[in-house]
Amino acid sequence: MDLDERKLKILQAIIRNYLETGEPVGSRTISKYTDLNLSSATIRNEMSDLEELGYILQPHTSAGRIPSDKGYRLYVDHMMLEKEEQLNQATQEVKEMQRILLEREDKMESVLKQMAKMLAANTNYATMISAPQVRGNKLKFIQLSRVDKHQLLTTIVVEGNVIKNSMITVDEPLDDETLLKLNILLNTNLNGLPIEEINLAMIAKLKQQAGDCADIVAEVMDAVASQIKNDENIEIYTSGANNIFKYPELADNQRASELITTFEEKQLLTELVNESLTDETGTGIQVYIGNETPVKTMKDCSVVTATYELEEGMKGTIGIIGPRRMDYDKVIDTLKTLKSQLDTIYKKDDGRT
Amino acid sequence: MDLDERKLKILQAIIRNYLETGEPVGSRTISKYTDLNLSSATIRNEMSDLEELGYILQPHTSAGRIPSDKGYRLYVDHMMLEKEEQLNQATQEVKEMQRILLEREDKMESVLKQMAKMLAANTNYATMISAPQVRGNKLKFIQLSRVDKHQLLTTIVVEGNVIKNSMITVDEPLDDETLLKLNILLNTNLNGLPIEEINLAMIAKLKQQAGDCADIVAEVMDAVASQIKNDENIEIYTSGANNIFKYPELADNQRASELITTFEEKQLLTELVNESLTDETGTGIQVYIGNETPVKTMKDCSVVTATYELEEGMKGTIGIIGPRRMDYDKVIDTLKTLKSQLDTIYKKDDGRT
DNA sequence: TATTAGCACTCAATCGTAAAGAGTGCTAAT
DNA sequence: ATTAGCACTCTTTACGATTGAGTGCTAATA
Repeated sequence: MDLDERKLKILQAIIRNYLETGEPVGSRTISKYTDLNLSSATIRNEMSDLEELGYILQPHTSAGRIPSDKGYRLYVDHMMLEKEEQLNQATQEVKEMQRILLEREDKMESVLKQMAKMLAANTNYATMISAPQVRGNKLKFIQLSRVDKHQLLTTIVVEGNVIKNSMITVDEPLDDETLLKLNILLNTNLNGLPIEEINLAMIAKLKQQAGDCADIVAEVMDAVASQIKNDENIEIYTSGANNIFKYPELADNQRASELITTFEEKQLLTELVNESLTDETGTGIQVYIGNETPVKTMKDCSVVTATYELEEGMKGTIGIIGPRRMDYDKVIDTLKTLKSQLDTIYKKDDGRT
Repeated sequence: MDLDERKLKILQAIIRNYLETGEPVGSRTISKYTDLNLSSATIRNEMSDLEELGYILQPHTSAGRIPSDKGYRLYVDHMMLEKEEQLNQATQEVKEMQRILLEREDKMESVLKQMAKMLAANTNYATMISAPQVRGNKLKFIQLSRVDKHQLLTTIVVEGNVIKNSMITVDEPLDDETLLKLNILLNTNLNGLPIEEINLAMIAKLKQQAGDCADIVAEVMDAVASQIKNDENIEIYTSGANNIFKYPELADNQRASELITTFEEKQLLTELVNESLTDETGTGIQVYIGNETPVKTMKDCSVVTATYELEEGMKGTIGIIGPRRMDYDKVIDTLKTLKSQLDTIYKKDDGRT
């Protein structure tokens, strides 16, 4: 048995209808809904076939059909190309988002938060955005400054202009000359070095050269190290978690509680980010339907992720999480447009953080 | 009609029982529960009185009684003193928290996040913590550094060692001498100054003295300004929002969705922080029952807040949000202990951020 | 006079049954 | 190959009966 033209059309009709209503769809509905001019009985036969093939399923004996994960997958992979014309609407919405983004403050963090928020408002799904992650992190600038007698400030800048500070308390005040010497020592030895290459041997060498100030060097290196570590738990911003209450199939206490926890403990979302960053399929957009998701608590959801890339190889992930019957067309369009807009926004001004 | 000893005891018994079960409590239950040796009929008469006085109410005609807001208020204000002996348990739990806190990283942010998380885990309520806010913000240190040809880094430290950076892009490379002059100019004029006192006149004067570099001074001042602005939207960390699902009276979709949104848009929680910071009642602990709360979405909840204070007048707020039938004793004890522990932890090491 | 036993009454929750409605699968006719 | 028709299944809704917890009132009691 094969998927002929007509079966495809019927499957498509079933999915479209189910995406809208969230109710199982029956043969009679399809018979009227499509332009195939077939009676419900015929549709029934076809539906029976489609079920046997695994594209749809019945929640119970005398109910209509709903799409299976396999059915959604087919839809997402092959059946969405046809409705190019709607893309305009999504573009429109993203244009609006861009307008607001341009009134942004200069801080990456608030831009990303804003973006997550707007995506959530526009799509009515939950959203997440991971801050761009630099892979091959090189030290660009390092400096010690005296803030007052007993406090030194370390400022570390790595490629991509990510800045990190930390305070060091010293018992003995440092004179200007020593401070200058230390700064020169640190910069000449460390500038341009990938953080990964700073190993124990190098630290030992530095300490030796620093002489009396070995402790201080140690503290500075600690600060650098914590920069690496900090990089491991990626910053993730989420928004619109409350949207899950709009979809009854997700809103029961058990599920809702789990999902809310997942959004709160952003930790768990890193799975999504990693998955999405590694597996590049060309478009940079990936769709996880139901059980395909890497996050177990989302097995009743669908997740669409997009990878965005700023200059200097900084990559991040945008994700949209909703029910299985998500409006894939709109979501994917929106993400595609957003992705390209992000490029243009950030290509213009020079790599500020 | 007055509140005699016996009525108080009965009211207390009703509240205690309701806190545990969450179900309306009947006369027969109380008759057995207390050591008053009274029949249910007598209790009924007393309960009828208590209802008339407004301390308890009936959800419907033939149900037991539940405490009213007035009843809870009486309980919290006057009836909790008696059970000092349980304090041990709370102290124990906080000791455990302290142990984990001491393994902290050196960053305020992660400490606070951790703390919120642990509070939530221990109490089974939702929690929030606001980062300490400095009121009379004085500039302590300001510096421009060259990161590369076209990029300057501004580092600003204000009292309380809050550090802020921002990148400035310049078209014309600056030579070392100019940079040094600028740094001296900025520091001699601005150090020790409360941020509020930096006005337009002062900025104009600085620009004039800077001559060619007026634009750069302008950008630096922008960075300082954004430090102030940033202070307006306080950082708030939350945890345990999912706990609301443990209390059926909060877990219906409507309410849950609103509460979750409130926790996500931490913005709304600033109300709580402000209220709590201003109104000092000596202990620094405040209890909002039901409609007393400053946040409308929490009108079906009770909120307990505590103000903590680090050195240098930095104040923050810890809040616990749960159902009306919250275990006030435990929550208040926990907050009190935590408050004092926080003091000792941070009094020891010198004002690191 | 305060307390208690007893009883009638109220109301929410639960259960079972019936009826309605949506949808299917199958068969026979077209 | 398609369709009309019908029996059947299963969920949803409605409804009434029953149960049980709890109250308020009254009359008896200490």
